[in-house]
Amino acid sequence: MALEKTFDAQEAEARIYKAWEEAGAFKAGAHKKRDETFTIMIPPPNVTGALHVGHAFNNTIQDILVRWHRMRGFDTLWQPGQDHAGIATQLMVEKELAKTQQPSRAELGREAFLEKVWEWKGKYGSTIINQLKRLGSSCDWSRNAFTMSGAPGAPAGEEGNFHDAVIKVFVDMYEKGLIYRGKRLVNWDPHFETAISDLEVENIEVAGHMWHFKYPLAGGETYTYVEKDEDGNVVFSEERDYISIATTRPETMLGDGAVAVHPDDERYAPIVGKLCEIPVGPKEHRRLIPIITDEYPDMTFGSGAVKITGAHDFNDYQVAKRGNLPMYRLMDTKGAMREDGLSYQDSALLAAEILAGKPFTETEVDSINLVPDHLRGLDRFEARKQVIAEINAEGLAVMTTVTKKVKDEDGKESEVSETVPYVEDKPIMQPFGDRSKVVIEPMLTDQWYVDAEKVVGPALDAVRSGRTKIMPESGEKTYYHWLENIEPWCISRQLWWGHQIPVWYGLDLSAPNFQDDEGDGALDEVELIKLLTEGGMLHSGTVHHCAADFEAVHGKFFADMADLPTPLNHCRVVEVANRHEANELFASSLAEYNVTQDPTKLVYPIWRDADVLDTWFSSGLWPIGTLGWPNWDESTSKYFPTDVLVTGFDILFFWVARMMMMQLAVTGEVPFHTVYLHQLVRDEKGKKMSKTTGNVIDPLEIIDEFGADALRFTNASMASIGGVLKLSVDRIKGYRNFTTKIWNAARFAEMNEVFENYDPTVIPTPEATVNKWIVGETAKVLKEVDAAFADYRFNDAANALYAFVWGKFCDWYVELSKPLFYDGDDATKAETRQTMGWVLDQALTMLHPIMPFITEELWGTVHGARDMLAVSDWPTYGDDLIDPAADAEMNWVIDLIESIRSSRAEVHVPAGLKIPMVQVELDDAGKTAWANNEAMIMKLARLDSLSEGPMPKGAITISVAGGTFALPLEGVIDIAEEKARLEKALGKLAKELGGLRGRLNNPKFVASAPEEVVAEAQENLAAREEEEAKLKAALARLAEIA
RNA sequence: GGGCGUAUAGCUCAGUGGUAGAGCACUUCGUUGACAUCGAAGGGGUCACAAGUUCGAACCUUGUUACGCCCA
Repeated sequence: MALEKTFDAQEAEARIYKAWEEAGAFKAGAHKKRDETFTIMIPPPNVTGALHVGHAFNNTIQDILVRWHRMRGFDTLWQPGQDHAGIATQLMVEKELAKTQQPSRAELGREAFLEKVWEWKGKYGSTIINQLKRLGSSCDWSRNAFTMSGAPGAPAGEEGNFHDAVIKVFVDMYEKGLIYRGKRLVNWDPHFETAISDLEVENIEVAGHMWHFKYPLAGGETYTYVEKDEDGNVVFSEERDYISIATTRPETMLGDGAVAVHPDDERYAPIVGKLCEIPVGPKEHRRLIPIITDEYPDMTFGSGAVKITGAHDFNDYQVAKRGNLPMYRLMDTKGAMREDGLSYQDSALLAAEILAGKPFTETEVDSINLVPDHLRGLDRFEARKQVIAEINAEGLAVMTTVTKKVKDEDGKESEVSETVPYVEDKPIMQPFGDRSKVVIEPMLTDQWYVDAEKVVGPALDAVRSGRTKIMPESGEKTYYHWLENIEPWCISRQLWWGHQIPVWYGLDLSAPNFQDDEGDGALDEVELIKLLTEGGMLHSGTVHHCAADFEAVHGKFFADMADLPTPLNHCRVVEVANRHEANELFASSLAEYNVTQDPTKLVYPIWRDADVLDTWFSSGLWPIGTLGWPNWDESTSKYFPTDVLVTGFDILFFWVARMMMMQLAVTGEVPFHTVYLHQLVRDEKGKKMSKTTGNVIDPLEIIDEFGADALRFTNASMASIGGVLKLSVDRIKGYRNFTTKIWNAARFAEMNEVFENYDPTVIPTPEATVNKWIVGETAKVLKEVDAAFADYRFNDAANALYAFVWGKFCDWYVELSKPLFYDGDDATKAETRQTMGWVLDQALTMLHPIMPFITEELWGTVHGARDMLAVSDWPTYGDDLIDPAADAEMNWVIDLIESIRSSRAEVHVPAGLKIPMVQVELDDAGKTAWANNEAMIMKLARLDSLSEGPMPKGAITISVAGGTFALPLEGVIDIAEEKARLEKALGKLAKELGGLRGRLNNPKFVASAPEEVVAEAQENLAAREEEEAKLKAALARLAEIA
């Protein structure tokens, strides 16, 4: 069957991919020839994801490694799967519900909503899988994993046990004391009403304002505010009864716990330790706060004094912790000003007591709501406006004088000065939720944390000791930097779609209210009633236990109750939805007991933590979770530890470091020995791709237009270690042309009957120099490609193959083979066919990891009856195939052809014109080389004859190693032009000679440089001198005639 | 402000101390029996700047400048 003129990627790719799958080519262990395993875990794309250029790059790299190892006979597994992506998926499903007029998430309730999510996943969840297939990814899809598989409510087909692994790890870590619950400042998304990770926060510079307000000193005190210049001279002095504070968020002033100044700031030294007043809120309950010192304030920024709102700012939080300042929460989960808790009056009084030194607990502080009654319930931005207006109205804004031009009735301009509140317009960095797009609020909430400091050690050691290598090396520095300064990891999320935290709460029966007054081991009626009334049980704290499920946790609560007075120690533990239900059920149970005195009716209700785990907690277990841990057997566990992780630089902390910590904590093993980090894929100018900029390249469109192979080859050629990834359509187009080039080389071979008697199992041992040479070149490129792949230098492998296939095979070998095919004897034709067939096969094989489709297609077409290329052997031959004599000879031939062509072009000999050549002098090697390759040289240099003789007058000199030729072109060429050409060549030579002589004449060079380098320079000098002599002679001859 | 990088041909980038490279773009020529998604030939660089180490520096060191990314 004759090949078409070009490769139809669109038609072929789907067909070929299907054939691979049907052949089981991607199954774990396919083409296994040895016991060593090679495993790559795909960085799980979000189940909501669609393929973008980043995925395309990332998966190309993985596929190259996987295909290369598979062909080399490793027991290879590329483990695919997806991440359940809590917030993104929940959002997607909520949108879908709204779009299709279905009940909302809140209306559906948790269980029904989760059913909808699973339904959605069933419908759309495999989008990205199909897109990865279009790229040619050779994952073992039969093992596709999902981070929510096996979760309660998972439908048929989702029975994996990832959920069990996640829960088991949580319980284990909890029991080891590595997980705890605490109240800390988190990034709070007021739209989704959940904590989110740093990764999900985008800091964007927006136009903001800085307001300057006066915080009056308590009791009308005054001080002298003095500013000095660098030399200590007073430049400004003023008596003040206030301290000036600048803020971009005036609404948070309500929750201030102090004003902080730098300990070295002399301007405020007189008032440190005194109290000042927050200039907002009802006059009669103005709150006083202390002026403290802390290293945090920047003396040169603003007034140098900073208000400290521990509950709503990350820097302030640290200051508040250091200074043991109370942190007053001002907002609710929606980002509106709080309406719950105590009245403003009670809150202000309590805050005053705390200021006076009364000890406080977290719970007490959280009940304090310092939002004035008239601001309660307002959105935070609305509240900001109000606060500003009130301060301005009271005259407590710092004022400034501005001059502006006004026009009177006649249009006459005049300048007017007025005094206005001082508000700076300035860009500020504001945190936004990457999905919700709302301003993220630092919020003080109860969350679950991994005590990262306790698990970070092994993860650091593993990289320091080299057990895991991070590439590029700068990644290791970043890794150390982050892990050495690690913060507790907040792992709870206020979402529904995710792994629900395996912790149950119960009422704290050991609290004082539950005391048995008589100490008789039984509660009497009076004591029971006390429990039921306001201030009793309803306000008690809770206790909690962690276990995999209710069955496992219920015994722990039961054990807690053993020491309680009768009848409480007889309670049956039951599960309810939340604390509210627990209160009601426990109360009614006690009331019933009071009537019946039947302790068997008593129940102790417990409720499960409603929150789910951070998606990164589950994806942190990806390497073992996908393999079925903890219930794995040898058929899967043999693939762990995995080999290489290929992922983006941006998730080094969020994912890579966490996998290191978690796998080490759980299994004691590193999850992978190599981490290959790559940059974000950008557009050709280096800009981030974004919909708003309109510079997004859709990989699927690229595949449609240019084929997956072209995109993949582009990805490989960009993949220098740590390199910037700038994707340009022009470049992709160039590599599409490369595929066409390969295709046509195969077509040429086919037309010359290369494959008719071709035996792919035989490495050719030809006679013709050109055939020997190309066999050697093939061996050289294999060596280069293997070395490049082994070092993750995918660009080097791609470039080596490109240079070999286009620059050597197509540009030279195909051309040089033509005289052999057209004019050679039968034996020559036969050996050339076998050689060309073999070299082409080698090229297809070596290109396969990068360009699987076209290579597989040609592999099957040119020689049908064999295994698919994806599961064929990677070659292993070496330098033994290189024939140095053939190498030298071909290089001489190529040099000669190039110099004839070059000379012809420079003196404008018509390209089609065949001309004679004179051999002026030639050594034996040159004579042999000529004899062996005469037909090729004549054809490619467009010569019609060669004669021996002296240098003709007015001829062009062709100088090669060991000889001189001449093109007698008197009358054809312009003597002046030829002179110019020679002068230019001499000029270039002179420069090189100068450098070489300079070095060789320097005794220190000869003394200290390595011998090879000196020898090389000497040989080089000799060759250049010979060439110079020839050129000079040629010039002299020209001078004779002109 | 802290951390990590980058600066080489018009563009995009390779280049780990020994004669500055590739692809694209550009110029000239070419319907030579695979390919115009092609072929041949060519032009184009003070390797950001400065100092140092070295027989020798694009490469190592220090500083300067500019830019990028991450974190605050």
